[in-house]
Amino acid sequence: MGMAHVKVADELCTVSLPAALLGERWTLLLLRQAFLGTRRFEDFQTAMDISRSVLTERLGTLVEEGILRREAYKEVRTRYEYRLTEKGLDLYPVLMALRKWGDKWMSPDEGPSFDLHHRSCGGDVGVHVACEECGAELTARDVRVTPLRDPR
Amino acid sequence: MGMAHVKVADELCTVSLPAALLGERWTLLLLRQAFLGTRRFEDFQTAMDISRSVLTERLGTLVEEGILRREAYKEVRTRYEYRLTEKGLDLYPVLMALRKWGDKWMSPDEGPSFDLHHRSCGGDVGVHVACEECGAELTARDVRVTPLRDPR
DNA sequence: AGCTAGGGTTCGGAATCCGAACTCAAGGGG
DNA sequence: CCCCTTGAGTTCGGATTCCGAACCCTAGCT
Repeated sequence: MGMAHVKVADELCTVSLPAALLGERWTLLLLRQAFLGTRRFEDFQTAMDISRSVLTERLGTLVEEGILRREAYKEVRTRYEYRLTEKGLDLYPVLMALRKWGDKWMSPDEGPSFDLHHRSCGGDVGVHVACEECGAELTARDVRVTPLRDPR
Repeated sequence: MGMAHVKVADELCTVSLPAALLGERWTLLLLRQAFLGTRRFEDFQTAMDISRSVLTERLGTLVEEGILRREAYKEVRTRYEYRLTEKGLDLYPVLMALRKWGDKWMSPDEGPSFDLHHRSCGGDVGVHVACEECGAELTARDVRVTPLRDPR
């Protein structure tokens, strides 16, 4: 149990730790599904067509990591829900960035299967990497990387 | 060969396709390494401590997917480089979003191992999900999801 | 009493992953 | 000329992980 290939990330970098977690089969899909509103074991299982044992395991690590929270609803006949915690909701930019990229580079011919719009004004949803200081949009080339420690 | 668990993604959604690709062991790590400037087989191998056979395979699918391009440099004694294509460079927001999240939620005690700054003005790098229309910063709750087709 | 629903667990076989050793081609040094 | 090293992979047997299908348990329903 626990995050599967932590070893992968023992070079303490703030990309590699999440990457070890999210770069596990099913995890990203599971999160997407959670953001779409899925909450119950059975619903995840049928929506993603994942094997039940692996689903149990993935939900488990996500709960351990504090990204999902498992809570009972319906006290009378206990049933459980897996809901995104604040930590989990904070992954929204990751999923949106992924979607933007998918729209541009891997879009099936029929186009995306969902439209996303700002609830209050109807505008498109954008994801931007920008300088907090001057506001310029940044690409990898515009960014200087300064190692702070030996990165492994 | 080919993208490993495409089956996972056959519900044509622009998150699930990239998620199937990037949610494969090592792939995110490999991309992070590529953005840090690693280009050669040996360097990836020692930097990530990945098994050579799996590295061969991952580099292969990434090339197939057009995210990396394999090209010879040094014609005299042929050696190869794997470099990010435009499609690959476009994944920058995904990695940055991941890093932001890692900084906030999984940062090791010593803090991140790199600093990133806007090359020209020194400002911090930000990642934002915002409405293209009104500019408001958006969370999952502010976004309406409209299914366009049956999503599976 | 028997049936169904929700949420898992168990299990054997299939697919992946891992580390270590091996390959092959081309310089370089002596 | 012969041996050593480098870069970039392959190959292979054993260890992990994944998968599908079947099974389990509890409560309510009829």
